Amino acid sequence: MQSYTEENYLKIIYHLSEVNNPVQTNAIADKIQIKAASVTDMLKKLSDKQLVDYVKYQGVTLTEKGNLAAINIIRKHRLWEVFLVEKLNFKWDEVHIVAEELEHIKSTLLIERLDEFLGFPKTDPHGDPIPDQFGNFSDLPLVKLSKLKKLEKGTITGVSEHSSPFLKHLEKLGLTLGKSVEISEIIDFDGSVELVIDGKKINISKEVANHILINK
Amino acid sequence: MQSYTEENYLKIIYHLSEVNNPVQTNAIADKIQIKAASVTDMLKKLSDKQLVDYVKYQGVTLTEKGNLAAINIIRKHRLWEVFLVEKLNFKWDEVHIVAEELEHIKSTLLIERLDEFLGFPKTDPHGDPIPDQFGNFSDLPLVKLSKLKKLEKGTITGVSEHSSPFLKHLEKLGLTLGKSVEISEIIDFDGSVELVIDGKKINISKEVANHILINK
DNA sequence: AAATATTTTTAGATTTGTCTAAATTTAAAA
DNA sequence: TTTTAAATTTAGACAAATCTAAAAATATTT
Repeated sequence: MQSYTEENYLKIIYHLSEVNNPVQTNAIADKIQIKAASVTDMLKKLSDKQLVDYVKYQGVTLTEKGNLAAINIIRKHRLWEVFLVEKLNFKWDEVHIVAEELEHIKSTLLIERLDEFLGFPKTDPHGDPIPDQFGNFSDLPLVKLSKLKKLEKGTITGVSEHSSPFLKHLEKLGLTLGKSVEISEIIDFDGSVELVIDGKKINISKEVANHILINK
Repeated sequence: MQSYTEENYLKIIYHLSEVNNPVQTNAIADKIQIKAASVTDMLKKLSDKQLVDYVKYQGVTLTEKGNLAAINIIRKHRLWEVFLVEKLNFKWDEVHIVAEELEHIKSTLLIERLDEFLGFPKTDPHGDPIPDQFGNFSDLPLVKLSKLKKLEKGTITGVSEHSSPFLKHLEKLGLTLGKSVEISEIIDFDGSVELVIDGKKINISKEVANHILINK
């Protein structure tokens, strides 16, 4: 069993390794606002517990065991987010901090019952996929457009923001359900995305890209 | 703000002081399976934070501030218990351990929304009263079943022992919350009680009668 | 009231997760 | 390729919450 802190490290490593693998010490330190020296200490500990493969000066990767542990925490986090939004009427921007705490509650029975109570949701309020109890993500994971990398393609299958100004904006740009898109450029400066749709190049802000769900 | 551990101490002191006031160091040590020396250390700390009044060798009492903090944790614990039983179909003897963790989740918004979601319940699944957000308990006159006299009637509205063996025993006997009972006989020899429930006569030990709370 | 037992506290150590400052390794620039 | 910069690790320290062993205070018994 892992401590609260260890669980947090595993989760962070999981997320960071989606962008960069292996994950660097400083990346972790930045993410959780901690000194790099402290991260090194913890990486050694996680390595001893066979939760990560750690090579000095090179970085870390999750082991199979560590990966499963991380996915389990993410599962809990996302289920709690659904609960907060669907049942307790939290707004999508209010749920994260609370779910950050709830994800560490240990009971397996609790989380399976919660899953059932919520009707086995496949995605959280932000469109991120919820893995099942064995750590499998459903075959058609919805990914935020903002999570795609350069030259990746996909189909618009949903939105995670339903306000009328937002939807009107999408319509004007031609970004409607079922349309195929390809990322042509990601602008570092402001995180905005240039994409090809219907043979034309358009540019959308990071904010907008954040609320468009893609089926890769 | 208090740490997870401090919150636990406050809660324990609150419960113990209902039986004995001030609360002795060893009583706390026994309750949370810790050495007395460690309790002493924590009492000093809580005293520094003005959460308890602590007199060396004499014991502790909660200050107004400490009392409020303790009641708040108890409120959270009991609301979560209601959630687990009513929404997630937990049995009343399964909820305690999980609620013990959930009670430390910090969001005020969360707990007020949960309260609302549950319909502002007045008691938890064991019949214990749930204080409101200002720390006020609604007053129900609860009497121990063992204090009733022959031919007196009442409704089971709570228990003062929450261990799973005890609760399972009650369930087996049909002694669940809301049931009406009438004392048909009190046996002098061992203090056991014969009572009528659902039209049948059953006999329970003094011990058991001591932990059943009745609303006359 | 003295002797004994119990309870509580003190003193010093340990573990977890963090820190700072200095040393080392790797990467980038001149 | 040497020098400089950036990233990472080591070494030693600290706070929180616990421990053990011994000392001190309080309670009980004879």
